[in-house]
Amino acid sequence: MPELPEVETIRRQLSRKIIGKTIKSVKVRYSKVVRKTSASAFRRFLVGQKIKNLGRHGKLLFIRLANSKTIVIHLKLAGRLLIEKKDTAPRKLTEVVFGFKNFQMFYDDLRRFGWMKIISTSDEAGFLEKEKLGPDFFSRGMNLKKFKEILGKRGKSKIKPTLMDQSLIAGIGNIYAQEACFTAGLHPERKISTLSKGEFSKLYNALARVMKRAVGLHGASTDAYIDAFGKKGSFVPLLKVYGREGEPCLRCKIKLKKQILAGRGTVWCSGCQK
DNA sequence: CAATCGTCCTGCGGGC
DNA sequence: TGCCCGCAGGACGATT
Repeated sequence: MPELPEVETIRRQLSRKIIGKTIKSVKVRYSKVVRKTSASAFRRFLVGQKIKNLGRHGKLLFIRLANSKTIVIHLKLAGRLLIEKKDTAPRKLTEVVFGFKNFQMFYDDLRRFGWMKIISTSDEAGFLEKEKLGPDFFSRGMNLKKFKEILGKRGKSKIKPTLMDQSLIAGIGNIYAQEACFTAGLHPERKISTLSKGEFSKLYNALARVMKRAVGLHGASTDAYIDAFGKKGSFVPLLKVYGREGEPCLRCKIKLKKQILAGRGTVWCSGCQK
């Protein structure tokens, strides 16, 4: 599922392909994907507009247009933005087709959970506030001190579900929260208030390392995720716990356990994570 | 305040 | 072979 590294991969790939290009046509094939705005208004805002640049905040992608509007896209579990040849036919789960002069961009969504909204580019900050998103994990102001300060507000909560709380820090999802807990040697259910200074530092560094590495490898294709060119990311072989329940821990060889935490599957090593 | 549950939706895997 | 069932999963709103 697309988390910060996967969305960043798509942002970088699309940037190279669509910046400076003009949207010639827009077909909305699944009207529920466009939120707040009608499909016809959506088209009206986009057709004829040149793409200025692309941004990302947490798992949200921003496609900024010349007319001071921005398309905000959340891929949720299985959304895909794909560069396709001019003559490629839309598929069953293609929800939006953006036509450019020499190619197309499809929005496919295998779970139909994702959405798009149109906002004013000048109101991006207000939008993030309305969506209740905390700072992006890779934003400029983020550092160990800030990380500790933000998580410290949820002292009584368990670390793993709290890392996934987008209102605190945006971008961390189920895969990277589990991987970071393993790398830092922390049990996913540890209460934040019990973390020592050293443990906070290990957790912060583990998150930064694992997500940077994942961006470099174009993300982790664990479920439906593929990049903007239809290719799988290469991070899966580097996953140490996600999807490995029942298999031996790569560090201590004992069987990895799985439990549901805040409704999400969570794999951890009872030997290495305390 | 913290945690859980139902909801949205589809594909896929297990069971028979 | 094929059908039915149940589950996963990000985020939100409602409830305990």
